Amino acid sequence: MAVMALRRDYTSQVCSMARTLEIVGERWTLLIIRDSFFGVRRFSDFLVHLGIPKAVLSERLGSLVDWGVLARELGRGGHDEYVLTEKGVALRPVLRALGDWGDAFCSPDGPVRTYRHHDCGGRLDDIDQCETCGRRVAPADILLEPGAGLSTDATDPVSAALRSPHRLLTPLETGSRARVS
Amino acid sequence: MAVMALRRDYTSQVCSMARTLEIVGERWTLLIIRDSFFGVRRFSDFLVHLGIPKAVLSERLGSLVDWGVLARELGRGGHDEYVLTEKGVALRPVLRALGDWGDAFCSPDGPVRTYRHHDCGGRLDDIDQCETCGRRVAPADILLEPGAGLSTDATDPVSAALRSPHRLLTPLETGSRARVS
DNA sequence: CACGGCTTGTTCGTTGAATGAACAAAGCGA
DNA sequence: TCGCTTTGTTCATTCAACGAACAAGCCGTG
Repeated sequence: MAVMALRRDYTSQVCSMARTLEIVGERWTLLIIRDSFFGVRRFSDFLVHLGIPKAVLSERLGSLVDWGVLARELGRGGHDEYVLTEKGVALRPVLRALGDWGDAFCSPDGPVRTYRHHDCGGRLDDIDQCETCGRRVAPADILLEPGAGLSTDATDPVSAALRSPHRLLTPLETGSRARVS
Repeated sequence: MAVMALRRDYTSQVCSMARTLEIVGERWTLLIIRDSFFGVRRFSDFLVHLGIPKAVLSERLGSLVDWGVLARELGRGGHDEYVLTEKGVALRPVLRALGDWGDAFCSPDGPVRTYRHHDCGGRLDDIDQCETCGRRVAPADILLEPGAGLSTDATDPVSAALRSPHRLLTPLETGSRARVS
């Protein structure tokens, strides 16, 4: 899907940062990946949480699958789900760095979210190392908690679900799929 | 300058990552900041190294100055220079993570660039911690070295200067400004 | 001072992507 | 079978990126 238009890319740049931005640097793409870490997997959940045009979401998801960042799998209820691959999970340091910078310079009410080690409850530093047990924690073992800077005026099911502590990468229950098989 | 158009932003997203992408997430912006770390400071050097339209470069530089990521200073020879602020230097983890991911997944010939501690020569790990002396190294003390994956077919003065080891944040000598006052 | 070149932009027409609404196909339960 | 939900596609409009042409300021030189 989505043959990338010529000259809309960074091919003149011989640089690993430019190559990465080629894949994840387009508008909305990193927010899609952020939501994937939060446990969003379904087309309609991305749609309502991001407020993105359907055509753009469809194109971005297709590109990310093509690049091997997301995988399209058959989920419960017969619906397709978009899930981060190992290659996608490896983007965690990028998102963590972006979030930390925003917390430091664009978040007057304090951090929007904080991270803890799911197993021992310890707080995680800027490289996801647990301050209690000292281990470097994999994304699946990170507990995401709402922080002081998180406002409460978003009404969509994804935002509502994220107001409770939630483990990264585990599927969100958004109500549209509350029934379990 | 450059009043940001309504609805072209991520204001619906209450998230520090989205706020960061609001500032640095537009096309070309992170590559401009990357070049700033490499020591590029002048309009014409950004222009030739990035191959970006002048109007876009002008708009991006103005935005970054407005956001406090870059500062516009009077450099040698009476020319203006765009220099990273402390807020801008704090973006180093973002760029480092993007580069590392590209090296890991998009660079079959090996890393494009490597980093060393300028003082002791030790190699730096993924958080710029020196493997020799153990300290976490500030960007100004990082020595950038061309890696195996760096091709040699770019002919502009900035690319040529970057084929030699170079300390981050120190101004590049591009030949156009070789004469010192 | 006049001149010409270099640097640093701005302006403008064209191209291409994002947007939002309307339309469409496929699965599933009643 | 019918209707609803999900997952898209299509289309006209709006906006940004592109590349070339134009322009202002500074500099050294004659």
